[in-house]
Amino acid sequence: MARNPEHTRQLIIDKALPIFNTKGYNAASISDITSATGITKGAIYGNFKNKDEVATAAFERGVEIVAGEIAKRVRMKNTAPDKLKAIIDFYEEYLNEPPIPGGCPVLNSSIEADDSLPFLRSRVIRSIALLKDSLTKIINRGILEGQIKREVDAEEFANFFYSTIEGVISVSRIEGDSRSFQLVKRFMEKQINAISI
Amino acid sequence: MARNPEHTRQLIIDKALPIFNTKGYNAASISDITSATGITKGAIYGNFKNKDEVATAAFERGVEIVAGEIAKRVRMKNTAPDKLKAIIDFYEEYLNEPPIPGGCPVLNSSIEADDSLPFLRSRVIRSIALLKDSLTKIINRGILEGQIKREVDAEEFANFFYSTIEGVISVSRIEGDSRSFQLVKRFMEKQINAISI
DNA sequence: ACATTAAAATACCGATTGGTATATTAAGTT
DNA sequence: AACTTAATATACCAATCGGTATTTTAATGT
Repeated sequence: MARNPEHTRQLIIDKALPIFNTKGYNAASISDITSATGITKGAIYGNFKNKDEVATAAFERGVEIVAGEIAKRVRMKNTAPDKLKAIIDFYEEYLNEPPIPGGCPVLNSSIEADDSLPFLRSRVIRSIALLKDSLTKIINRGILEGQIKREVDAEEFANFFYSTIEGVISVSRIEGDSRSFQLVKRFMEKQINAISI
Repeated sequence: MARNPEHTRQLIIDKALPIFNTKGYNAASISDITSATGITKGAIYGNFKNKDEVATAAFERGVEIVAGEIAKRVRMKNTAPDKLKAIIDFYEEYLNEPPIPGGCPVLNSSIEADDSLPFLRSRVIRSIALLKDSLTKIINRGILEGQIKREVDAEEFANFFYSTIEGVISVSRIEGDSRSFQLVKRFMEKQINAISI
C-alpha cells in the first residue's frame, strides 16, 4: 500500500457530490472532479471503475447526509406531529443553508434517472422507499401512542407528505424564493394538526 | 425564400422536445436532433442561433402542450372542485400515456435549470407562475360562485396542489408504478372535498 | 538500505461535442 | 431561361469527453 486510499476515495466522493448535485450527471465531468480535489484522473480511476461508480457513491453519500440529518431531527422530538413538523423545518433550512449544494439529491437524481442513468434508478427508488417508510412508521407509532387519530391512513399521509415536500422544494429552488415554501408549509402544518389528537 | 422554413423550424422543435425532455439538456445532442428529424446541422443552425435556442423553443412548446391540455379539461367542467379533479386526472393520464415522453417538462426543466441553464430559468419560473395562477383563479372563482368555502386561502391551496402534483409525478415516474399516485390522488380529492360546499 | 508493491500522476487515445465556413440546392423574380 | 437569394447540406474545426496504458512516487517488509 501507499499513501491513503481510504482518504483519497472519501475526498473524491465528498467533492464529487456537490458537483453532480448542482450540474447533473452529464454536465459534471471527471475533470471537474480533478479540479475540485486537486487529485488526478489516475487516482480517480484507481479508486473507481468508471464515472458511473463515482456518481453512485456520491449519490449514496448524499442520501446518507439527508437521511442522517432527518433522523437526528426526528430523534429530538417526542411525538409524531412534532417529528413531522421537524422534518418540514429541516427542508426549510435546506433551502436557506443547503448541506449539499444543488438541492435534494434524491429529487435531482429522480428526475435525471427516470429515463436515462439506469445504474442510478434502483438506488433512487430504494432511497425514496426508505424515506417514505420512515414517515409511515412515525405516523403509525403516533397512532399507537395516541397522538394521531386512529382513522388516518399512514401510508397515504406519508406519500402526500413526501411528494409535497419534494415538489415544493423544486418550486422554491427554481423561484429562488421561500414564499411558496412558506405557503405550503402552513398548509402541511394544518394537515398535521388536523390528524393530531 | 426557399423550401419551407416555417415547417422546418416546427419539425425541429417537435422532434427536439421529446429528446430534451427525456435525456435532459446536456445529454441531448444536436446530432440526436438531426437523426430524429432527418434534417442536417446546417438547417438547424439556419433556424436557430444555437442549442440553447432550440431547447428554449422546445420548452415553450412543451409548456404550450401541457397548459393547453389542462385548459381543455378545465373548460369541460363547470365547478371549481370538478375542475381541480380534472387536472389530477390529466396528470394521472400523463403517467400512463404521456403526451410528451420524459415526464413533465416544467418539472424536468425546473430541476435542470435551477443551478445551470440560466437561459431557461426565467421561462420555467414564468410557466410555474402561470400554472399556479390559473389554479388560484379556479379556486377564487369557486368561492365567488359558492362552490368553495369562503375561508379557503386560494393561493395556499394552489401552491399545495401544484407542489404535490409535481412531487408525486416525479415519485411515480421513477418508481415506474402508479401506486403512489393513486394514494396521493385519494388524499388530494379528500382535500378538495373538504374545501367544497 | 534495498526491493517490492500499490497508489497516484502523466500522457495519450478515439469518439463526440457545439459550432462555423463553405458549397449546394431549390424556389421566386423578371 | 437566367439570375438572385434564401434554405439546406456538407465538410470541417478546436475543445472536451470518458477511459486507458504507462510512468513516477511513496510507503512497507525485510
